[in-house]
Amino acid sequence: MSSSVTGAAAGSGGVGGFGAGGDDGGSNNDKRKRLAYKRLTSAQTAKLEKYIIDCPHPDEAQRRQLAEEVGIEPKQVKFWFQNKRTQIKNQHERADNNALRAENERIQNENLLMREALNNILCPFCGGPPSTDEDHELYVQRMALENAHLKEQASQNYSFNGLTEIYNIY
Amino acid sequence: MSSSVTGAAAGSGGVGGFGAGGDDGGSNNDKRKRLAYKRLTSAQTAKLEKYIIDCPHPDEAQRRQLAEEVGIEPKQVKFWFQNKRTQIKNQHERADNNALRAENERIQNENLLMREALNNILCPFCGGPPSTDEDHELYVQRMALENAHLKEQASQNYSFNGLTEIYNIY
DNA sequence: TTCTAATATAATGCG
DNA sequence: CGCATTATATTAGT
Repeated sequence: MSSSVTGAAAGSGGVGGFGAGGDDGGSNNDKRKRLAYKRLTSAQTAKLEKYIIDCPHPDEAQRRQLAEEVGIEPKQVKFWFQNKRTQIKNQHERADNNALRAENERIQNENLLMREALNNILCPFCGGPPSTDEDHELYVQRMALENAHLKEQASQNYSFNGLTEIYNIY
Repeated sequence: MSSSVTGAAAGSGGVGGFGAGGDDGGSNNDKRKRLAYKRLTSAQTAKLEKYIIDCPHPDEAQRRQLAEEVGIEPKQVKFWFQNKRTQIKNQHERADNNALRAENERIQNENLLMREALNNILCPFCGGPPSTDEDHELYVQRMALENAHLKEQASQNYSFNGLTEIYNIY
């Protein structure tokens, strides 16, 4: 659709066709197109993408050579690298986003489990909150001290240690 | 061969500002090729941005009217809305990403604290894992029983309860 | 200052 | 239309 008014953009007069017509790949290209806007062939894109891996920031000389090698104008090479860098950046951002979401879910699950675990810990003595509570801790410590003192008294008053018996009751 | 841009760098700054009346006709006489790419004035952008708030998806009729009102081609209006929508979308995505990062960090901290809390809960008696452990619970119960037995024995052997003293030591 | 990388925006074509 | 891509213009940084 769209009222393709192709004329408008062409004012520049052809932008000097890149005579790239006979590309090696020989892929596609059957529609009539004389516009300044031209899509790169898959072969050209492949070369550029292969190049950008080792050298994301080619200088002008490198760009010129690459332009000749690929068959496009140095200007286009410059544009291509600029746009490609932003594209890669966006892709990274998107990947990070996904990773973050996954990590978030994992951590949230862990969080829930730990919350539950903390809530399920109840003191066998006071039946109250766990030892993170100061009062409870005091309570337990008193109990321990009481126990120790009782043991001591018991051992002082009796010549034998009756605790063994107690331990083995169960 | 370098496509050095000898263009006037004067553009920086105000960009001319209003351009109220007839800017459209291309008062710009460029000796070079006339580019299809033309930047909108801030006033035009302002109108479009104001419009998109209430109506992000104008139909063709609305676009035509808006085009006349703003002083650009309907086609450009269409482009502008398309590009603007994706831009807004990307901005939202970025914001979400940041929010996610913050949330993630918050939860991580909370998890760390909970982990620490769980690890710090040690039985004052056996020094082992907390009451979620079956063996530990048994151990604590035995201790409680032992304590009770010792108390009983103590009260049997002495006419007074010496525990009060113990409790008040601290 | 000039240069260029990064960015924002305009415009094209495809599915 | 949404989306990716190509191209141009402007801003920022060394």
